[in-house]
Amino acid sequence: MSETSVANTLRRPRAARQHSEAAAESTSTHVGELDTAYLETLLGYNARRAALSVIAVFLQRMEPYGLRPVDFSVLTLIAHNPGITSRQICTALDILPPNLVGMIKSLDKRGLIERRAHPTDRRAQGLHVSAAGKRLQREAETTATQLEQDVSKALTADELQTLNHLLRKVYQS
Amino acid sequence: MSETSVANTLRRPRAARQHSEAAAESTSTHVGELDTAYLETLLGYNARRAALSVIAVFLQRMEPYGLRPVDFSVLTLIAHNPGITSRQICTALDILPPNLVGMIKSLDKRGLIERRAHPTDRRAQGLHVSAAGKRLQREAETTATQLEQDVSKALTADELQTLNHLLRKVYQS
DNA sequence: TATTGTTATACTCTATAACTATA
DNA sequence: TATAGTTATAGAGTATAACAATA
Repeated sequence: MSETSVANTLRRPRAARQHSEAAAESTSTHVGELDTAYLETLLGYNARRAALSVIAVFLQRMEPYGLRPVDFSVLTLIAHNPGITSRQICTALDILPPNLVGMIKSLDKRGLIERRAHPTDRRAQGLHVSAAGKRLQREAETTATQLEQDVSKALTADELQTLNHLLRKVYQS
Repeated sequence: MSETSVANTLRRPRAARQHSEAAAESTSTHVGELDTAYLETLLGYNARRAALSVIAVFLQRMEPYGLRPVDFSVLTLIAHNPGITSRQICTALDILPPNLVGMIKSLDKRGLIERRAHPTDRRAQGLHVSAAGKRLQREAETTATQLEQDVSKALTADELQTLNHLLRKVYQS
């Protein structure tokens, strides 16, 4: 399948929103609103649901650039860290080396990055964005920044900042 | 592969934590700390990283119960909503019907749930937890609640509550 | 005609083992 | 002996198409 047909996976039936307290156990069948209150107290559940809902929008908006979430992260990391190695990307993004190979190969084939000889380690390669890669990454970054506003429209600017701060504390602990 | 070997997927190299501002572009190779500052401003990135880090712990702790995250959500939803249908679960958890079939079948085969005739719709089935299912779900729920404390140990109780609240606002919008 | 549950299937994502070249 | 990049491959996770039974 071609790289452009990336975002055909959108499907966003909203979650049940009620925290119903009423027990409907008198009959053998639950007929009213669902009780999802307990699941909604769980950080793993909420973080996963939020991530998936943001990523769904991301997939749509990034489809013109042919970048999926991890592709975007990799390209952005290379743009912001010229000469970075594959191994450094793997550590920073928690990707396994075999799974990065294809992405790097694809970005290279598209002419977005270059692999140069590493100056001090002949096993490694220094990764750099090409001129075209820099242009694409800048456009994609602008799109991502705009998207940030859209997916958090239920939040104030302060709330969004707080949310990002708390999320980082969770995964950086 | 058996259902008990679920949590063999743990690998947690911590993310780079520095928000370095210094541009190291003078040489062709980046040697110092990586600059991940921009990615760490993005809600999708942070939510995904946080979700994955919580889920990694979840997989470990739930391995004794043979429950992966979605299995746990499904079993919990049935326990809290006796008589719920597959279709209702799909809507509540944003799962596609074909992907739920195997989970329901597995929970049924393990004797954790029962499928009864739906009282008003002969196409549907009312799902109920068995006595064993109720016991397992209660233990798993206790484990999940305990886990909540552990994965959020970098946060105060207030911060955790705020975080969950803001995450729900994101995916319930 | 639409919906529930289901089968078959394909694609993507994520993991391990093992290799080579270099350190 | 250990590490960087790679290949091959296996297993989850997630998607679509299409069907029978029922609404």
